[in-house]
Amino acid sequence: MAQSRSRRSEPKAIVSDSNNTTGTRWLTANEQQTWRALMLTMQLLDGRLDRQLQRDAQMPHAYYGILVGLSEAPDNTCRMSDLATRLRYSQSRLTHAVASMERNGWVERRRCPDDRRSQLVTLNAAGRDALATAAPGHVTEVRAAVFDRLSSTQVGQLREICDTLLADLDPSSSDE
Amino acid sequence: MAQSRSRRSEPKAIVSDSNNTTGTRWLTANEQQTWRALMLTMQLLDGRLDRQLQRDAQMPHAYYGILVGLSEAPDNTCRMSDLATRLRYSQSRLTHAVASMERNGWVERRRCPDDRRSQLVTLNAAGRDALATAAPGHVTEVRAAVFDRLSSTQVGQLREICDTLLADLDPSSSDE
DNA sequence: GACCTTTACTTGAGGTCTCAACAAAGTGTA
DNA sequence: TACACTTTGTTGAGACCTCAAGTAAAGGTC
Repeated sequence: MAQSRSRRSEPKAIVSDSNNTTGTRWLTANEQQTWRALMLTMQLLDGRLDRQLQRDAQMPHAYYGILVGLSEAPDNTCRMSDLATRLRYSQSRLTHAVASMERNGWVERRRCPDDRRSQLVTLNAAGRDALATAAPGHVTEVRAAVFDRLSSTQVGQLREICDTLLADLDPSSSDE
Repeated sequence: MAQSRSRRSEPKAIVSDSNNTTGTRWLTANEQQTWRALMLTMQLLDGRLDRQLQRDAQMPHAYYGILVGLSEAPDNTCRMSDLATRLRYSQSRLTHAVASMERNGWVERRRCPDDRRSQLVTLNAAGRDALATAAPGHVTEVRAAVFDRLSSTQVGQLREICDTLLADLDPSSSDE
């Protein structure tokens, strides 16, 4: 079954660099197949989660992450930059997103008394409601798309693989 | 090393649904950790590839995929819908993207003689150049971020995991 | 041939994101 | 105190994407 995929016709070389003038270490056929499978998986998984949340809860996946982040913070409150750091969002992205979520009535902002540069964002009752409404459908989708399909061995392997990649991808992975 | 991550403090329950009135099968602690690691990996990996291509080749990752797709087509030419199907892009997305790439001078379009509804897109010399220029840096990034970090066992596991997920995520995975 | 449905593609509006430029407050140093 | 530097956050422009609505051609079916 996974076999059928390996029997696909080989993609031709991406670029004509037959004498490798650039000195690039190109991907092997096996790596290339894995890479394409990974990119496709990421693209389709992301699209599916986004579409489910947009359809059933009127929010993009990124906003769901913000709701979760706030719901786990003490007092449901967090400084903008702390939230951005935890979620690995750019400050600009978070500013735009929180502004939009404030318009939806899910969060509130106020100046931080200790440091007047900072803003404190708080998840309010409507926001908690929105999260509570969105969560079951989202988790069901995650189960259906991922955890119900993988053996527990595979889940363990996936975890190891992600942790390995994150050691390099995530600058703050060492100090948490 | 991957250990340090497992010792992080447990995230609290996402929603207050203690008697599980929704009947949702929530994620176990282990699944939740894996899920967060996976989401973070996807987010950071995608951002890194996109940033590298934007910086070094003035194109988003999605356009690179289109260039590759065309470069592998006979005559460097493909019908819009065939290309969209192969890349799993929506037709609308592809229309917008190809329009933009045409403005860059990388591709050309003409009516399909057989079926006057269709458009044929062709990768021209400038497009092949753009791809040849972009490819080494991109592949180097892919190696640095992924294949140089994983053991060959892990690459095999990752391939299996993706193929398993794609069987469900990708409607056309069975018939290729 | 007239009609209905399907397929192929485009369009434009609206939303989210990135990037660069900015403002304002804190910190350090002489 | 004055100055430079850093941190925090916002803004607006522009790019990309989605979605819904449209046009136009092709393929049945009667």
